[in-house]
Amino acid sequence: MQKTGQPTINDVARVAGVSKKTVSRVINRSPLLNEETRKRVEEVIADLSYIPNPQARALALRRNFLIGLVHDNPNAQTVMNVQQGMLEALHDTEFEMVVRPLDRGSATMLEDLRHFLERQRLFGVLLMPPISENDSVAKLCDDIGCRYVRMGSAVLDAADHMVASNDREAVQGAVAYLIEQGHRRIGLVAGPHGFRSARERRQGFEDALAEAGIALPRSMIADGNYTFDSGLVAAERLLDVVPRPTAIFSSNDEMAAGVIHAARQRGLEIPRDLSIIGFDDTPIAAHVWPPLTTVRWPIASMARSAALKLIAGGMEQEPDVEEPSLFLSTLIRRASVAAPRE
Amino acid sequence: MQKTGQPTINDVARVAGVSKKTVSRVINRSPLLNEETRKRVEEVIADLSYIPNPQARALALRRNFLIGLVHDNPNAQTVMNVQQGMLEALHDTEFEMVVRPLDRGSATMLEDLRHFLERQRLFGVLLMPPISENDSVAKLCDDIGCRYVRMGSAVLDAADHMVASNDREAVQGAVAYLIEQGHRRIGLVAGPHGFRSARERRQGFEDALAEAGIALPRSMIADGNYTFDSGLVAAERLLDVVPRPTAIFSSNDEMAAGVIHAARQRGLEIPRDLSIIGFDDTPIAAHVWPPLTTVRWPIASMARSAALKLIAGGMEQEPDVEEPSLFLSTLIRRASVAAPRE
DNA sequence: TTGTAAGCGTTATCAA
DNA sequence: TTGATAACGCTTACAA
Repeated sequence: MQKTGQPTINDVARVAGVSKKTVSRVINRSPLLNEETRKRVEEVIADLSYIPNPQARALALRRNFLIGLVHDNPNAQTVMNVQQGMLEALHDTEFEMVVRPLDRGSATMLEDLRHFLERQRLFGVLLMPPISENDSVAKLCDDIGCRYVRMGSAVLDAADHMVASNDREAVQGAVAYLIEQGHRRIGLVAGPHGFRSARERRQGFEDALAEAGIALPRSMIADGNYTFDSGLVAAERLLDVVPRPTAIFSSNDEMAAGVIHAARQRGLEIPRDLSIIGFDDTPIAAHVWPPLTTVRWPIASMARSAALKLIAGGMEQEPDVEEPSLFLSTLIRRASVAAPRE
Repeated sequence: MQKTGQPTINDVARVAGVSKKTVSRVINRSPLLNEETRKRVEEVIADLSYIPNPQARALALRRNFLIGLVHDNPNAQTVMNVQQGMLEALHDTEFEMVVRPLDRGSATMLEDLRHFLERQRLFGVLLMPPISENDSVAKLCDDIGCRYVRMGSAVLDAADHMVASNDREAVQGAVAYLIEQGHRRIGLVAGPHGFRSARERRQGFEDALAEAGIALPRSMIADGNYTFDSGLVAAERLLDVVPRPTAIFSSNDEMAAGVIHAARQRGLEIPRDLSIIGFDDTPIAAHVWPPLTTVRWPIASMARSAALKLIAGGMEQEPDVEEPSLFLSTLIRRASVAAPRE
């Protein structure tokens, strides 16, 4: 036993009366091993409560047991949900999660990422949107030899590199629900250009109107950038239109909260005078007044699945069950939608 | 140059015509080094754009260049702010941040933490409240030889182990503001037992009333647990009291949002019929209606400072400036407070 | 199926 | 002020 108190592979080997290499084989579940030997070694491992030193393994394997989370500072709640999902998957494994924010606007973004991956020799990374939508980022990971899984609102990559939600269909369903309620003048607060999610959601919105044979005048679309303030401004523009919309779909909850404020400032009562649907089901949705009808996508499950794909891909033995790549969103019906009055 | 493409300390030594150890000394800024030699080696390092391999360093030093963030899943926004602050401090250093949630209710919490710290041989950890309030956690870090800094709402440890906010005084100021506005019947939605922050805030509340010579009947205090729902329930109890309070201080924003809902359900208009103050200044505060007057504590700055303490403590050279240990909160005045009508 | 020897890229020891 | 040599704890050839 070393002076540090932690037993090493040598201690295990000595006590079990085998070589280091044999212990190493046990640790790594090598298939060519006498069942009896394995058992004996495993007992010793348990006895000494030996745990392989990750730093030494990292050095020898030229690969760290760290999973990176690369994100560009979207919504805090979303990031936390992703972290929670990843950590669920990593729990009771040898992996840890290291977090790396990245500025997708920066000219050195790719270089920063390369440095990070190369230095830390990450086992794999989970790429969050909107960075995950950037194909050169994925290519970089590939080139460096770092596993990656992309999270997104549409399928952008092979199944083992992707977990996707069905934003487009989910929004189509949500807007169809407004139409069912009798709404015909429905406004859209769109997300920022360059976000795939914004495109998918807008597409779903247009699909729903088209399917119902409802025309979509340009005045019923206002741009936002996923922030509360942008939602407020966008709503003011939509509510200026005559006749004004009886319902608004906002491409995320935070902007929807802005829409609620704008409506209230004009004395409109929700949902009597205006129905609103958001997207994300962040805590805000349940805490604004009235509680917001919104689309919930299973962020934590997606992240969990992504992390499992990452670590499964690296193990010697194949996983029992394939992790899914497509995740379905659901409409959460709260009090912000009603039939139009007129 | 190795086949991996990354230059090693050997490459540097060879090109510079010195031994590995000398290069190592340059890297670690050893004071006993010929100025000329250092310069030459540094040039070669720059030339080859050599970066020391963190895994090898970790093995040799028996210490990883990882800073842990240990938290028990409080508010998502708070965790994100802490992460942001830490990452600011860690940016452009050799350190990375690894996140570790812990269940403070679990019987194996201390064991879990010990395994984590020992296995990963973390350089240091930042302990978030309420886990940071647990002295045995701090002691464990000490025993293991892992640096730590605790984040809290009161000073619980030596300056190099602590970043604290002044919750008590901040709340006292906030409630004094209500009193200035003319309020005399002020309710408190308290935080959960076992949270130091809850105690501090409650104490500040009581201090303010005492200073103004206002009696505090037991009926004006309702317990909550920092969640929206608990705030709603607590508010219902407070609003049942006759005569009902004209103002409520809620120990955090999320519960304050619950208070707003409860008030609205009774047809009370805010702030005309009821003034409300929260604590934290999370995004919720600005997005509810009416926007919430609340206390903002500088979370990110505190976390940044904590991380700097952590990494400064480990370096050979002392830091230029001592990081502060006490951080002041400020009252953010929004629309949820007005003078009482009566 | 198991063991031996040689790395992985750094730092520590101790002598020069 | 510098350098040779031995750790650090594990894995990967290659042999047996």
